[in-house]
Amino acid sequence: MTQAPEKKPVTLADIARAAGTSPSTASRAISGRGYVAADVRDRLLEAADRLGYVPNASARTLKHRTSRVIGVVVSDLGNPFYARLAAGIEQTLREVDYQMVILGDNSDGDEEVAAARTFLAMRAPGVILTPVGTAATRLLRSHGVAVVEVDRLLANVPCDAVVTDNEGGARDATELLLELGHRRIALLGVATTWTTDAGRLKGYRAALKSHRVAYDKNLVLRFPVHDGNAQARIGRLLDEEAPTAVFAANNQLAQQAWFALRERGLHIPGDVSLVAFDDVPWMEMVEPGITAVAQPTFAIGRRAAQLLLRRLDEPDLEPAVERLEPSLLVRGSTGTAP
Amino acid sequence: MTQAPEKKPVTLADIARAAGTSPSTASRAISGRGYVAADVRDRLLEAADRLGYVPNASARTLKHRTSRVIGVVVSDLGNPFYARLAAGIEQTLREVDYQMVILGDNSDGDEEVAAARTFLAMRAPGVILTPVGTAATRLLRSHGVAVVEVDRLLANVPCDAVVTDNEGGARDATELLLELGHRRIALLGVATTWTTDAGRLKGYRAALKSHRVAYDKNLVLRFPVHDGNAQARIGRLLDEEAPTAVFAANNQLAQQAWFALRERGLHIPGDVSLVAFDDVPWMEMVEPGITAVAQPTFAIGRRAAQLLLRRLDEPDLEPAVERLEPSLLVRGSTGTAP
DNA sequence: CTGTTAGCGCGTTCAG
DNA sequence: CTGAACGCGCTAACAG
Repeated sequence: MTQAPEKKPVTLADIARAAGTSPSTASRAISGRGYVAADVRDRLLEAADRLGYVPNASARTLKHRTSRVIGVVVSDLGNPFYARLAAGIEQTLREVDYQMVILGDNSDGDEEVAAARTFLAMRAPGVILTPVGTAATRLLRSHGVAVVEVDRLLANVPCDAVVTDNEGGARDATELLLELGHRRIALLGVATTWTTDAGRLKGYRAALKSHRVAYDKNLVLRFPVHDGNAQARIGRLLDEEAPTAVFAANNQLAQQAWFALRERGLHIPGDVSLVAFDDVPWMEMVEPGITAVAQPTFAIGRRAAQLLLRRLDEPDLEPAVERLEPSLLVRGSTGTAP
Repeated sequence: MTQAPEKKPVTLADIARAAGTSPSTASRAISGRGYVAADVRDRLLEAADRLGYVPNASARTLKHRTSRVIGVVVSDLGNPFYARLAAGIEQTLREVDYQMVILGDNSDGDEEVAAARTFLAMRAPGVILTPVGTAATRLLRSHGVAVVEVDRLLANVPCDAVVTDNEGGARDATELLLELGHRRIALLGVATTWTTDAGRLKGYRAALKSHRVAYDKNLVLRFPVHDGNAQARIGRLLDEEAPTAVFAANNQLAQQAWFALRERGLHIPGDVSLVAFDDVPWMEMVEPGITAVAQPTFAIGRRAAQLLLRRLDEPDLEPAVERLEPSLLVRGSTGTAP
């Protein structure tokens, strides 16, 4: 590593000296706030450019007592759902020159709180998170940090949120199956009290009820969060309960259900129909395509960032909960009941 | 938003006062560096806890003249390749309490440089990037910032790098096709001078040569970076050149090739074999599965972060270029030539 | 072992 | 329109 002149970073004082002014004038010229004679400004800007001046964000943050960093905490960046969410957030923030720092929490409440502390330390004015518990949001809010909860809504303190209409989406999906004549519809869900899972279950039950189909709890399986080993249990359900349709409440469970069906040589939709909540690329590519409740993931990210930015502008607005409508993409995996 | 007591953040001075010591003693107690009597320390820690003290990262950064933020710049977080890379980096950094700030650059050199400036402003000690040009790396290095280039290696200044063995991977893939009797093998690549694309093309040509098959430039298509509209051109190639196999040099081109094949009702591998560089989930799920050169994406991210951390420890090490071996996953999409 | 002093780089008074 | 002075919160030196 021969490079690295290690020359200590140039400061406002340096460029002030180079231009023969005081540091305060240099500050005004660079930040563009406050009066400064045109010719002096030009001289200063030229000097800054020539010396390769880069403002020190920490000094600014220290002075302003707030940074331009927005914290984002998701369960798992490797999951395409969270990745697209993050992509939407990042794009929106970058347009207005905010930076996104991402922390993962593995769906663990303690790690989520640790992430919140980190963002407090960074003096982030706002945080976007897919909540795992209520502690992190409460902590952040109690320090005056704006919070937007995404995907799920758990907060017991005032904060904004952007969520999908889980109940509506699940109802539509279940009704599609009911209208195709299915009566034994398995539900694969997650065992949490999160609004996502609760909403999807609720929608499922509502659809059954409106079609006067009894709720059979043997057809409902609930897994730990992000359970990578759900396939065996799903397989057992297929063997023992012989559902004619399966509704998987997230993309991971859908994938494992799909493998379980294939493993058994069960034909989709001939033997069993399959519907997924949350559309991901492979669902369009397999044969037959998987009918899915598509969430506008990228848009959710964008919207969350917008809500946060608005909140930073006007802290006293009423908390807003935006409920985005998912759309049911009917593909080949749903057919009439055998 | 009734919450937000807006009480100004508690500082070391506050907890020092609460415990009846001086700020420096408080500092030593909290940071754990320097002598401090056990009972005094306990008193201090208790006070910090009680008052909800959160250290101010900016003040520390200002003092230390370096932060615990590592910059990461990728082309597009929405692409699963970059997302998994980021996931690997984030996980590794979090273990040692560094934060990752991600910026996207849409494969644009100017945006990449802008990202670099942002990281300079944040006094990030290191940056990991999938380089688009040489300017950003040069700028960062000239300010003494450690840089690890990932996926591609463009730097003309000393820096570490983690790349896939593109040439070897492409050679293996092409040889598989040649051994299956294919002679008209189309190559879908990207029109850059990046080592990824150059390496893959080189591997393709090397394989052809070793099998004494002439290189036919009509079979080679090169697209703009992240071209979402490649499908039509691919379709035309299929129509006009009738290749018996297609080697797509990245996951996006593979996806578009796959759709183009399906659109024409061409059977895989009966009519045309397909191989992809970069394995993504759908390739295992479609029928037949797509033979792919799998990169250890997550591991590349981890390795890049490790290399960076090592460099921060020992700045004077020789620049290291790690070349990770991809593995060829043979699935159903490759068959004997018609 | 502890307190005092000083300064990291910037922006914001407040005089001039 | 400009500069001098101060302080944001923390920590490294240096006395004590």
